[in-house]
Amino acid sequence: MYRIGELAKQCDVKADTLRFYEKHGLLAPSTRSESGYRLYNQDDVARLRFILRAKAVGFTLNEITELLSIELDKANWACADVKGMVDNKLEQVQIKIAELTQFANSLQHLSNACCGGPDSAEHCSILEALESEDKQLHARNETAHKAQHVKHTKTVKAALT
Amino acid sequence: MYRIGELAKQCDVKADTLRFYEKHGLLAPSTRSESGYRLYNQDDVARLRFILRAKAVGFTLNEITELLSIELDKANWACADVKGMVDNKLEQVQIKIAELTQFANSLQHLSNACCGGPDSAEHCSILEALESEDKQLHARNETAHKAQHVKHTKTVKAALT
DNA sequence: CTTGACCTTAGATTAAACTCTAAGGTTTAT
DNA sequence: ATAAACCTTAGAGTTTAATCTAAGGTCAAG
Ligand SMILES: [Zn+2]
Ligand SMILES: [Zn+2]
Ligand SMILES: [Zn+2]
Ligand SMILES: [Zn+2]
Repeated sequence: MYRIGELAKQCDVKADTLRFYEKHGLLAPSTRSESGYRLYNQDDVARLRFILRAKAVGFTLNEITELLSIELDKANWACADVKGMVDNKLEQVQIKIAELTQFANSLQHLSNACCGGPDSAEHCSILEALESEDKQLHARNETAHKAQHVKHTKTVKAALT
Repeated sequence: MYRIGELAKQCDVKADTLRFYEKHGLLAPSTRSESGYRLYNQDDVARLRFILRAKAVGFTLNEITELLSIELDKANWACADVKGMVDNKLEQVQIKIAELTQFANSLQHLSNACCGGPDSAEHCSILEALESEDKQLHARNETAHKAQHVKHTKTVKAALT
């Protein structure tokens, strides 16, 4: 039997988190001490590890609640149900990945087009791209950008002479 | 000059969102009508489009606030500053992608190991994997899983005769 | 027998980006 | 002139997964 702090340490979670899981119906200690302390047994530990493993593969707590309800009543569920949940989640995750990959591409384009130098950002191609809709950010534009920078630098130099 | 609803429609945002952006210092209409209506001019539209484009490439509103402060004072910032922000964001996005890819892999393993059939989930390899730490979910296990299913199915059949 | 580490509860706060509500004022069209 | 559609404000609610706070009870060590 573990008290909340012991279990927390053992599973590398905060005691707060365990109380939170209890409040949200994910994990309740099987008993309480006379003084009201939560006491977790091995089954509880197993259940917590189940939760943490499910979390580690990307399920939300709500989804884990569903998984747990299947876990506790396996006989009345089919493999199809369980696999369905996993496949749904997989699809969501893949959509999110596609979205982020799109972001990464756009950012890479922006980054590539910018000289990254110490010159004034007045002609920065990143800002220009964000300012106007139809600015492309490819090799050709980078050249233009650099030319503008040269122009700009000259102006600055001229101003300094 | 556009009123809030017009601008909202034009840029496919909700009026609420524009008020929200105003409250959070991202975009304020340049003027107000006598009756207090927000009136946005072309610069405001441009600024909103800037915000939306930055959002589209994955910046958070806080980051966009930073970008805007550079935009409005370009001369005092260098390309290096702007590119730095983009590269930071890119790195964050790539980390997130790596994380999600890890999730996707784990989920794919789980999914592959499960027969997905209509049989009872009592021997479902997904649940088994979540129950115990060191269960691997590869071809070999799938075989074992299927054998168990057969056993289970037989039991069910026996029970039905 | 008191200090410090732990435990209890309910409820507030965090981050992000809106979204909605209440309660009322204005404009446009019929 | 009245209804529909729009505008105003301040502030509360949404989602996720905790984290933190206040105010107090319990226990082991010295
Ligand atoms: Zn540059
Ligand atoms: Zn630049
Ligand atoms: Zn199966
Ligand atoms: Zn299965």
